[in-house]
Amino acid sequence: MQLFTAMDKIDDHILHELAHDGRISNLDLAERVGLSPSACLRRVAALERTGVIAGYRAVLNRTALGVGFTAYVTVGLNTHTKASQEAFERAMSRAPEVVECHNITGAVEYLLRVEAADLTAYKSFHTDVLGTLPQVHAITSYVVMGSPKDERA
Amino acid sequence: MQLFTAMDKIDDHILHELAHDGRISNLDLAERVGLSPSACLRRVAALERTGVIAGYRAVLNRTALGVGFTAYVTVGLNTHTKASQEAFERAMSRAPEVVECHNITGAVEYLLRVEAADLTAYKSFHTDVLGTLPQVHAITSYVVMGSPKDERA
DNA sequence: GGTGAAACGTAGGCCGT
DNA sequence: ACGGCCTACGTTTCACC
Repeated sequence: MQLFTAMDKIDDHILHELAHDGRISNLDLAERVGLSPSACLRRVAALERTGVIAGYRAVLNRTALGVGFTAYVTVGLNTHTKASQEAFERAMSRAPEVVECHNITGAVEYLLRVEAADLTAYKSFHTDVLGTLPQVHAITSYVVMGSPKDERA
Repeated sequence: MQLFTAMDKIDDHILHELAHDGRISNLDLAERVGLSPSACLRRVAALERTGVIAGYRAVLNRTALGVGFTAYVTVGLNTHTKASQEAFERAMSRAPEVVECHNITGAVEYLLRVEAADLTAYKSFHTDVLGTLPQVHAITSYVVMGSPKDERA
């Protein structure tokens, strides 16, 4: 990854279009940013090579896939050793319900985004996964009722 | 969107591959899931039409783009009227630093994900945007130090 | 950065199961 | 109703200007 990449207005435009529609054809993209297809493709290839574009993903509609329950969960550990952090993070990696795990500043160490089919499925995760980890000290759940903005969806 | 869609193993496989690489060609995808290209394309088209696949996006490397500071911010409003909620949500829609805005249960109403260039840029957002909104009552910031898991990145 | 042409992939009609 | 085959059409990709 390159921390310093010379970016101009056109690169910004390209990234904006690709972030919005990752499957736009190079022809359409070139037209939108006002470049010839080959010049546009060269820029996109450079952005991919330098890691500015990390990849492309299909955005799945979770509710259509049976995910009806989303919560943010703060987790505090009882010991702050590297070993206990690594053990906790490994457990989160393995848990399919955990979509995000962030190490944050503040009263507790971790913030999770958890997606489950419903409240019952969430309770299983809460009890059988989080509840059984010896490092876990405090758990607080914040149920998502709606997301008026979610650019990462 | 269709809440009940008959999904089999192959559809799951297709979604998994597209979630991983949204730009895989239909030819490669067909081979991976063990279908002919036309049959595969028909399934993908159906998944798009029913809304299971909501779209495609390029994943941008934020650090390469100058985003060096990420925080989760809880926001409490002083009035719980529909009008004040809508005003707040409109302000969040306009703010480019706000990447996510979730309406949550608990002591406060909103959880934001905020991405800024650095702490200075974040302070501007905190003071000039959040601080000037009349509806905002309580603000608490949790700085992200790392994300051991982030499947939505 | 633009042009052109060959290689490649897509998309849709058609048929078999 | 769903998968496979074939083909016209569009797109990508590359050497060259």
